[in-house]
Parts: sequence; structure tokens; C-alpha cells
Amino acid sequence: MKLATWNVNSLKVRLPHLLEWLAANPVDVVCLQETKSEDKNFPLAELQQAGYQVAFSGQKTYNGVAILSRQPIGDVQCGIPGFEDEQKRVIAATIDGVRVVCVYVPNGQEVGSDKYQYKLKWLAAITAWLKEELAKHPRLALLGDYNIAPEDRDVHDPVAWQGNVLVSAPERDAFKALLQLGLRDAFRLFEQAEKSYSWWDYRMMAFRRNMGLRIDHILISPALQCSACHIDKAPRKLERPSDHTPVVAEVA
DNA sequence: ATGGCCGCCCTAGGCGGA
Repeated sequence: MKLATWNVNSLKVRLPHLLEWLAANPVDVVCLQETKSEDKNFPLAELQQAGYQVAFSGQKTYNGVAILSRQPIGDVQCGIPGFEDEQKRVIAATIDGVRVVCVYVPNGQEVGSDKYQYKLKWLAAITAWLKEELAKHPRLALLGDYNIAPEDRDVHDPVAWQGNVLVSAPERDAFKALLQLGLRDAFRLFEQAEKSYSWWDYRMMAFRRNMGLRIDHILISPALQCSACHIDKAPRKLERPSDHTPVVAEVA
């Protein structure tokens, strides 16, 4: 089963890239973030035409998540149970016996800000919920835009970024708390090229200069075998790309 | 030194992203 995650930064704008990518990479499951699309505007027909069933939870302007699947989608859950949140950042579903959890972790804006506090609370809430979810569904994959670069090797310039949002110690501790649930970072199960990133700023020719961060991740539970994981930089080279690029893992 | 790009929205400058 091939699983992918991609922050598309507007599904409306990126739909041609997504369809092109799916045609070239017919993965089984795709988790999307930042669809920025109300449910009534979701491009359902186009994605069904491409062979995918879809579950989505969107809102105007901001956030928005979706799961695309070639196999039937069951037991769809939106949001974190017991955590009041108007922002559409979580959708989970069971596909072929695997609990697929798609997340768009808050950005946090600036260390110490209200949004940063919200990010840490949100991460604590989802970690507590995932602990329960793992007990119910040992075969679980957590995919998405985590807005956390877990280690310095996931940052193009660790000195410049030190202490910044996305790399601060409390955020990295929150990521480690997910690993402590038994989840494994699929990307780091395999040898990877140095300076592998999943996001590059639109400014400063950051992609061309490979000034990036690895903030999009696929975490998998111990019950899942993982045979490969890679970042696909190809879509970042297209005209009008998303600032994030897909991450793909193969599990069984 | 600063900001430099995108996408969004009550179409235009401000917000949020990372």
C-alpha cells in the first residue's frame, strides 16, 4: 500500500498538478493539507474521475484536509475528539485495515505567540488522542504537514533557524512525544540524501538554492512494515508550484 | 539591514503561511 502526503497550498490552484502527479504516481492513498476550499467547492468529480474516493473537511481561505483513496474509505472522523477547534486540520479514516490520520499541524507563527501556544496545545491534544487511537487500531499511519523540522539535519541552516518556530525545543519535544507512542518516522528508516527537505520558501529562490526544511512526515505504527519512503521534488519544479512537495511511503 | 513570494478575500491591501 503506497501512502502519500502533500500540502497543496490551495486545491483549486493545484488541482492540475495533483491530477498530473496522481497519473504519474498512482498511489493508494493521498493525504492533502491546506486545501483552502469549502466542502461545497471540493473538486469531487475530477478526483473520482482519476479513480479516487474522497473524504474531506474544509473551510474558506485557511486550512482544510482531505484523504483520497483507491480503496473504500470507512469510519471517517474529522477533528480531534474532545478538542474544540473551528480550524479544519484533522481527518482520519480506515482504509484496507489501516487507520490513516491526515494532519495539518498549526504553524505557530512565532515562538511565544498565541498561535504558538495553540500549536503546542493542539499537539498535546492530538498525541493524547492518538494514544487511544493506536490502542484501537494497531495498524496506523499519521501523515501530514507537521510544521516541525525534527532535527537539525532537517534544516538547511540550523544556526540561522535556531530557536525559531518550526525547530524550537518544545515543538521538537512534541514530535518526540509522537515517536514515544511507538510511531516511526518512515523517511528515517532508510538511507536518504543529505539536505533532503519537503518545503522551500517561495522567496529568495529558496528551492533553487535548496534552502528548505523537512516538515512533512509519515509516521507509522510498529504493526506496519515499511519498505520505502521518499520525497518527490518533481512537482516543486513545475510552474506555479505548491511550496511543499509530496512524501511517499510504501507499507504493508 | 530589510525583504524579496504566494493565495486568499466583499479587487486591494492586509493577513497568514513557514
